[in-house]
Amino acid sequence: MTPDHVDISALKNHEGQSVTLRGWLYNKRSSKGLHFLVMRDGTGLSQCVVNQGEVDESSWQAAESATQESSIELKGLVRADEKQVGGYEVQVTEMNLIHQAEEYPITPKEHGVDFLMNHRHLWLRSRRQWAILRIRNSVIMSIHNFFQERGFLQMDAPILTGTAVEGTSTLFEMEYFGRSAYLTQSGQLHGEAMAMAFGKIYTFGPTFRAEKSKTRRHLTEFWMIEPEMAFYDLEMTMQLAEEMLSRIVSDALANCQAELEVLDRDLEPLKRSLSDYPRVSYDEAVEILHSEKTRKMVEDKIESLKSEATALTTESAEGKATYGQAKKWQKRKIDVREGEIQRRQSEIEEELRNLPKWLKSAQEFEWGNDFGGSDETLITWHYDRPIIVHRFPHGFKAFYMKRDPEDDRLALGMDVLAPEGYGEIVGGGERADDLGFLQDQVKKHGLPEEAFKWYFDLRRYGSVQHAGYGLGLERTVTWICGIHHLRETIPFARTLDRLYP
RNA sequence: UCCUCGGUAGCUCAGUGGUAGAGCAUUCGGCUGUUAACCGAAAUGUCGUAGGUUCAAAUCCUACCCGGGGAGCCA
Repeated sequence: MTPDHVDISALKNHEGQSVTLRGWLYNKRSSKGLHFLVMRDGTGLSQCVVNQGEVDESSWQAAESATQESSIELKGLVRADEKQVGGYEVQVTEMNLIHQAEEYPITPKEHGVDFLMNHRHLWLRSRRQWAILRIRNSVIMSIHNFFQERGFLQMDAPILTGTAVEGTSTLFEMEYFGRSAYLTQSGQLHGEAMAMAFGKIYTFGPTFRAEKSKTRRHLTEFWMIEPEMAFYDLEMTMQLAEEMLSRIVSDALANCQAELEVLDRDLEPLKRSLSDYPRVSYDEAVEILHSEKTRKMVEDKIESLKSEATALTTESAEGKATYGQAKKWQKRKIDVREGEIQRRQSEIEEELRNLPKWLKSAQEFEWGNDFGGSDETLITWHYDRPIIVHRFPHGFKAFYMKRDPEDDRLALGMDVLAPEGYGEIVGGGERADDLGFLQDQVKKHGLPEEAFKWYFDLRRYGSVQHAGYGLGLERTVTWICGIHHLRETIPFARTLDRLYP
């Protein structure tokens, strides 16, 4: 091993120099006397060319026998080449095979989700996962920097708790020295205690929900960031959430260009999400659901999906017509495209089945109900950036929410809904600060008063106006990446029926 | 828990009652600038499991198992 090796991401600083790279073989293309090795080292990809005429026999043999994901070490001359991945190419002068990989299960071809999830420990090495998880890192750093720069202290809430916070969600129960304990579903109540001690804090940790949700927006174990601030009202909290999300987006755009490029992310919606998030009251949101404009939007969407489906059918028929005379590589292209067409068509079919139901549920929406997933989606269609919905009927909100002094039917809650159909990424609001009210609410929600004794103390000793919210890390990363499913945004996803690997 | 789609080679899939298929991966051969490289050849199967219908089942029926998507609930 040489101590002077260079990261692929740093090749730009070594143009014209000889460097040593260490990593794994990502892909190999060969012709007589020549191997094109695409190497990865975690920081990036680089094509390394081994020319039989320019290396010794042992280096040539190493290149000959290296299989996909074999670990390798090589030395070579760095040269700029616009056409190559990463913009640089390495002309190899020496190569050493560290470990010859067995036949690698993940080939440079398509794979199904189940197979990839079963090989998650290896799937992490793929380029798309590289991009997504590096963006996750960027989002995490943005959050820490944002809060630290504003004087927030990072504090940890306990993961093991004795009771449910909101009483609604299902908790993971475990045996705890002869009694029951639960994995936390929110650090908020403890966050409030820490805010009363330190002013402004945020927790950053794992959260567990035993809900039997099998959707692209749910994990049983996910990471939540929960700021909690003394002397904050609802408006200040909405402003804070907007500035935080804006910071996350702006950092990702600045620092993750290559990653977003790999994901083929449309940057325009992100650029629009840098400021001016509309504030939409629950009342206004209900009006939107009932509006003629929403009806028109859904009908237009149905029309455009129908014409897209027709176009795809035509394209598929053309593909089949030319298939007979096509060359082998053309056939393969047609096959790949046909697969895409079929997937898109089944998506369209599902949307066409759903949209009339969505419209019906929106038009019949009754004041006082909580928004369903489809209602949220329809509301966000009216805007081109994240929106903040606020002041909900208290009926479906948590017991600790403060009532709106101007309308007792409402709670001072707020949700941030991400655009492009990504939905709720933040939920929070102003907390009730009156002891009597809170005790009353705990009773009304049928919660065990004993468990909340310490929480009531926060309203006994210097109670102040305060507020906070929870940000779902994986949902946020999913939105920034513009990907379909949040299971790719965490290294090892835990879902309803997946604990492996 | 409910609705819906699926399970065929290591992987992705085609095959709707009559001898089990293609591409990729693997192995071998060819090619000195490839970009999911290409060209040629070889090898690869408990058709999810159990039962049933039939001269004959991957294909039809029943039950079960596993997975995807969605609903409810939520970040």
